[in-house]
Amino acid sequence: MATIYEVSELAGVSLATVSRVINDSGVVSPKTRDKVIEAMRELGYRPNTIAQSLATKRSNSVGVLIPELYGPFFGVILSSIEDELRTESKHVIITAGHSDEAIEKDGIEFLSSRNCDALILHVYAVSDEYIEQLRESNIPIVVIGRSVPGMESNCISIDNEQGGYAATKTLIELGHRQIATITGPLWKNDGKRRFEGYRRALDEFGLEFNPALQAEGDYEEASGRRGMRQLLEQEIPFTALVCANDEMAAGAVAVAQQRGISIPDDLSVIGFDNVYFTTYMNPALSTVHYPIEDMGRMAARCVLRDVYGMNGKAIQNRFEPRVVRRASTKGH
Amino acid sequence: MATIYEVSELAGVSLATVSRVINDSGVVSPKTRDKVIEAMRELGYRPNTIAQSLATKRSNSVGVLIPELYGPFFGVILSSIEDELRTESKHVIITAGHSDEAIEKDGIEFLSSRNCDALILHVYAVSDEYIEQLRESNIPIVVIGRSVPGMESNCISIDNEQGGYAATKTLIELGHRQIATITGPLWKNDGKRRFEGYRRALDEFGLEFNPALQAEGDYEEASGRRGMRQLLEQEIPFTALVCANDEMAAGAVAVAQQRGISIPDDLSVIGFDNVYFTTYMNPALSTVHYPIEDMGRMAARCVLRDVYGMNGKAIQNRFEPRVVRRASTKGH
DNA sequence: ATGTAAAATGTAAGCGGTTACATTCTATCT
DNA sequence: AGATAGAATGTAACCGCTTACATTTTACAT
Repeated sequence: MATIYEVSELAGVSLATVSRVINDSGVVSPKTRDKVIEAMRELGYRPNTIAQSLATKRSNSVGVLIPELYGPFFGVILSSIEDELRTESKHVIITAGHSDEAIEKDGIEFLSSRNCDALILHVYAVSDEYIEQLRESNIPIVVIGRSVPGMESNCISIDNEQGGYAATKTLIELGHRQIATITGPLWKNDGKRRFEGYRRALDEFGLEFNPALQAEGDYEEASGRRGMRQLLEQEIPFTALVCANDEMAAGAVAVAQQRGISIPDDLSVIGFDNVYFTTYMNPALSTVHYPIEDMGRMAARCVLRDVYGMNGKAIQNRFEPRVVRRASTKGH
Repeated sequence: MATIYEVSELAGVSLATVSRVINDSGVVSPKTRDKVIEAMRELGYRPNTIAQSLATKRSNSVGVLIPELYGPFFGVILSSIEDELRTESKHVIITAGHSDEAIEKDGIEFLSSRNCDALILHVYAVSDEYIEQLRESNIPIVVIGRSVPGMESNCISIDNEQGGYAATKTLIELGHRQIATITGPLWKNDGKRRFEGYRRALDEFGLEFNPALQAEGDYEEASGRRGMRQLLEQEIPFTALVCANDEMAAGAVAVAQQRGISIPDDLSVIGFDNVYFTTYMNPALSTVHYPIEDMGRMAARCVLRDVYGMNGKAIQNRFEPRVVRRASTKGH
């Protein structure tokens, strides 16, 4: 690969001049500019980004840490972040945190050591304090799916409690009175908040919360199946089920149908997230829309703004979930 | 951030010595090694990977270009590649090609300019010649999901024709005689091959191919819906349907069910890929297993072997699809 | 022609590491 | 004790670029 030095030789100018035309900085006479450009073309020259980074202390890379790289949810985050960043010639380095404190920390460490200009984090296990600390230390951070006190403007989050509430309320208004739930992991903030929303809706309508009608899952489909079996074993009748995400809803629905329970005739089910496969299900799953694509985009814009000084695009930090009614819920 | 220079000062040794202990290279007496390590600890020193890259001409990053970052299929590739590479401290830079020649080329350009040590490519639009050329030019390439003549050992591929054949044969053996198909884009290699397999199976069992029972899709769910409507409009009866991927199958099934066609009683459907949501469907979708996770892993191992000289892990270049029978197919 | 300010270009010192080669210790042998 | 090989350490050039500052050109006014 040709270097800037060879270009300068061929063009008969100095290194600095070549650098100037590369970066469009400083003033270069049109004549020399042309000579340089021609020389670059002739040599097939492309700047070495590593050397540029070393000299400028800018790597133009942003690290993205998400729980998993697969799945209907995280793929979309990734996709929107990359899309937004790529148009500004920033590249994204990815790694997975697996919702485990040690792995998440390790991932952050890994990305920082890669000289990322900024980090976009979707983390569960790591504490608010740790995140706060990170920010103070050195590297710009944007947190997604969580609101860290004191750094709200660098967080892109959604009101999970409201989502859980809305889902449950929808069912209640449909006439259901025995409403079971399969929650997310209660140690995860969003799992907890969605559950709290469920509780609030029950309270508000004077329905008593029955712990036997609650099962805790882990957001994976298998735990939805387990949860459903567990609920059924209680032999306490219920006519509706709110699940803390769509995957678990899919698992629950599968078990129910297997046992001859008709959805939505015998049981109304609502999920959460509105991932794409909800419309492939039979019946199509009612759910709570989580604007994950927009949120990823906003996270990217945050770093564009804070780190690369690019403004212009609007940023929304807080989102509201909204219920999407499909065929898996009906009146009772 | 502390530099190697500060460490050398504090430890009272030369730059070279510090570098030696960082890289475990050369001989360093245990005493000095300890001094250096202590100094690094004290300063919280971490090597600057950018500077290392510049000096060694190794960025320890591998670029991954896939059609899309979202979706059930590509997430899994990404996940397995990252997983495999991360354990060796290599990081992955991602970008999407959107199955468009210009965008794919641009993505390759983008990744190379990022000084990736190697590229893992899942590309459709770009020609074999272009890929071959790339390899000759400079940067190590591993191609996934496609076999480029002359560089088979750097390709991780699967026998799509065989997959299409097996899917169709399964249906035929179940007693079906009118078998429709919704193909992938026929300009894409895998779409074409799967379709060819379908044709071969028909031939082999003496069934005539009826063009009216073929619709071309684009691998997206919506095109499965469109395809199904189109097939139904022909008013030519068919009792089975082979789809070139699971998403289109999901779309086709949804349309069928909407029109009161029972799966599998009235119509047997088989997909392709065996992505995770096939088991969420009702009925669960029969499909052809595409070992995408293994293939991603193998691609990663290829670069580990070829670029970073790490052997030891077995590599398989060619994979065989196999039919997975679930509830969406039955005898006729 | 001469002086001067502004425009254009060049010089050289970093950025933070690696590494070939040179130099200095150490230990062993005679 | 002196010679010597091998181990340990140091020196300095280099990776390819940016940029503060110095120098040279150019254009224009006098």
